[in-house]
Amino acid sequence: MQTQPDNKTIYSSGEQAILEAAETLFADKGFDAVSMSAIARLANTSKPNIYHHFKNKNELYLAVMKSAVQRSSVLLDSLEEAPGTFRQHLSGFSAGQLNNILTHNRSTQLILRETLSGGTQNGREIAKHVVGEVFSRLVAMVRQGQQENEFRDDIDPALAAFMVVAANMFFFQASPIMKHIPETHFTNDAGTFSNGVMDILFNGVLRDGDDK
Amino acid sequence: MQTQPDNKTIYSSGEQAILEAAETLFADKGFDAVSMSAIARLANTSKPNIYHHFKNKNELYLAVMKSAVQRSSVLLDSLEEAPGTFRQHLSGFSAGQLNNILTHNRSTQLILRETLSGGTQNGREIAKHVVGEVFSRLVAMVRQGQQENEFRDDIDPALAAFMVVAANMFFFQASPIMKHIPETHFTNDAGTFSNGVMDILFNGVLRDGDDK
DNA sequence: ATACTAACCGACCGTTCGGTCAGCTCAAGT
DNA sequence: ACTTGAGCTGACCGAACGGTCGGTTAGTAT
Repeated sequence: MQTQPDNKTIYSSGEQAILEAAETLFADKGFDAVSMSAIARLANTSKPNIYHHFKNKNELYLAVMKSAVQRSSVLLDSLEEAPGTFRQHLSGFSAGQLNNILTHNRSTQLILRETLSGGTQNGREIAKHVVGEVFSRLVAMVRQGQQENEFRDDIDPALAAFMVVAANMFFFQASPIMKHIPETHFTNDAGTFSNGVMDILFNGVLRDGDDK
Repeated sequence: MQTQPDNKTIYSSGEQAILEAAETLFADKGFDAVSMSAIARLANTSKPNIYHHFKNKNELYLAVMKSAVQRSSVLLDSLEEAPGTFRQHLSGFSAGQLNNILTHNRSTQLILRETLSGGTQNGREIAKHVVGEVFSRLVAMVRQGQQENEFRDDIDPALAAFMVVAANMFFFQASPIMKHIPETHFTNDAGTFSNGVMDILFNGVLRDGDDK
């Protein structure tokens, strides 16, 4: 394992296999439910070899988290600048983030899991960093929209941003159980879900003409 | 352990102590990270005594979930009927559910954990049942609001209900890490959070007069 | 050829896991 | 007085855990 000057860590092929196996298992069983032997088996290698590459189970877990975050935080940069109204910006960003979440579902599951665990302080720091990043971008967007008089200025921009993130995260997290609830048609199509969410967020559910 | 005719299970004092200890530990470490010995220690009893009351670790876990659900699903019933507009109904129900979540935080954490775990199919059934219940009540409320022409009829009622649940759940789940993000003022006060959420949900973030 | 090293492995360590067993205590039923 | 059964326990089990040991490859620099 070597660290490059630009702070991106690069892994050899053997380490990659271990990391991928570990990510898969950690994501859907959690830290404690996964044994080093199981990781070794899935990575087609031996347990001592894992310890050759990583100091212990905890450091392997942190390495997995770190590489997951690295992959996750790439896609958003392209959406920052682009012409259009702020509601278009916001919609695009939200849809992009949802798409990002869904394509990197193992990483996302890892991070969500971290928000619940009373476990490692270190993993929680990483989770905070990840959701914090998309969160403050969203806040900035809403705030700009307010300054341009496109959005109401009597709402808390952090709250609006929060609701975007909450909708996306909960969509990801709850969809396996929502699929079995008959009333929900939207769980199969992230696009219509995203559109619907933004419609409600922008226009509200009240009929026009009601008191506000 | 005895089951009464009305299907509520009742526990002796010793069993109660075990259940509470188990709930606490399961909630903040997860199933696999908690050992029977640890539960026995916290419950001031011995490991074999746990096995005297519960068949095995899995059944203890299910018993914990069941009792947690039992306690959680009481508070909502009182909010069903009451005079007022549907937006008042919806606001009240949402605030009630959030309050419910926050007071029974160990149970909530258990259930949320279950939505992530690729583990027991049985626990997932329980989680589905719990969120499904509040979810369909919300859907019914929105639908009624639409029939009374109070809400827009071109929105998906399931989607609106989903956003209420998502906001509340994510508020609970993310607040430990949101607290450390400077822009969020609302994380300390569930009341203002709830009001803000409903305001956005009802009226939207767009300024009046914009195209809809 | 030699020396060195990263990558890798079988066998094993101490410890802890979930779970069992034989037996204790003590209040209630007869 | 005696039985019974629920509540409870210390001692113990095989299995699996995280982690280490000594040693083997295979490539590479000298």
